[in-house]
Amino acid sequence: MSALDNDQKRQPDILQDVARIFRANGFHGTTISVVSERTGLGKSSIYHHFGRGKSEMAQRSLDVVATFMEAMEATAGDTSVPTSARWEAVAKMLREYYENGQLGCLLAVFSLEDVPDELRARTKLLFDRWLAAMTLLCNPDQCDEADAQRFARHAVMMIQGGLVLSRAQSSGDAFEQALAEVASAVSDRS
Amino acid sequence: MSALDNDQKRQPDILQDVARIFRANGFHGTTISVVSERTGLGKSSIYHHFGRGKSEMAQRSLDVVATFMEAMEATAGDTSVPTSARWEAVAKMLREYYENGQLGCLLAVFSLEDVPDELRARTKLLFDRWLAAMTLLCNPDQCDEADAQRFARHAVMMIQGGLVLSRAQSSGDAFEQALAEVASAVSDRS
DNA sequence: AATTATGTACCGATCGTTCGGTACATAGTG
DNA sequence: CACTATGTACCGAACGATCGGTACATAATT
Repeated sequence: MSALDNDQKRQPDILQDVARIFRANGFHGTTISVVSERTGLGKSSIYHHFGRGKSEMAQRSLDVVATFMEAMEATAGDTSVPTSARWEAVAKMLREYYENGQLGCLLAVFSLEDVPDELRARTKLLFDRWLAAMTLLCNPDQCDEADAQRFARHAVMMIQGGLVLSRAQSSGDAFEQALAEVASAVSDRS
Repeated sequence: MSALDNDQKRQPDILQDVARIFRANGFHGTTISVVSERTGLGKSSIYHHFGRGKSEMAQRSLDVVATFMEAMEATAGDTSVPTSARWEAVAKMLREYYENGQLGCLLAVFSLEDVPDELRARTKLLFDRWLAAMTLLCNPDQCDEADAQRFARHAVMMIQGGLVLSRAQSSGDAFEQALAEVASAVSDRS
């Protein structure tokens, strides 16, 4: 190990910090000076990593979400595993990503706030992707496509609602109940 | 009709405008200049109506929510009406208040953003009040208290999730599905 | 006349962003 | 080897704009 990379912060870490700030404070609540404090970087140094400023920070944070959606899609669509086990794997990912309901959802805050059009558009697409991933948890023998889409919406709404309530109450109970309700909905269709 | 109230804006109308802006843009996304534009009032006029500034605007907006919660509590607890009809009355109120899922929830945006402590505390209390109101839709013969609280959380989470998804997709479909799912949950317990 | 409502002008602080420049590591050139 | 680029990572200082908020004079209503 060289002495170099020991002290400095790596690029992915910076992005993770930024994404986390957006998730906790929203778009308008995230200021460059807060990013500067939390990352330990000077204000101007941030513009070295995110050349187009705040909008690039938001976009790259959505990239992180997109990666998570891909992983969730792969897990939900792994037909070598029974449906209920697939959901349990997805639930585990969700618990980790949302830190048991303590950490907010980037898609939710960007949806509820008034954000620039480019962000709003990508947020919508990522929600569609999430919905598509959730339909993979439906057994095609048990339910038709419309039913699968209803289930996907049910799951995403449940999780989002659980996150909102958990944040409001500073307790992960609601989030955990939401996951449990989705689990029973999964077992109803498999 | 006097010439007075024709031209100028009435106090309750101003508050309604302000609350609507908070619901659409969030706390940090709501600026005094935007409030000035949307209400048509000059800056000093705004500070005449809300002496303590932005924090008072937010608090009084929460007052509006509190009034709505009271009304919902009364409707949900009107035992002279069968349970399913009570829910339908509540659903109607919700559709109106959230404008079929197009308009966001003040409690949700205040929960997801990083707002001053006084706002966060009141937001939490109002969520508790909402939950309490929803338990009134449970028939005490059919379910015990723990079950009623689970139902209340289910309902609130469903609605909040529906609002998030509806806003993201610019379509009231998710919100409507959420209301329908709560309706069937109500009929399961009555 | 007193009270309420509004407009003009202004304030310090902070916003997102850019500027000019430093430190250092690597790559090419003589 | 010495020497000059070139690139990466960072910083403090400052920019114009906007933030939330105030002071004060004026107009309207009671």
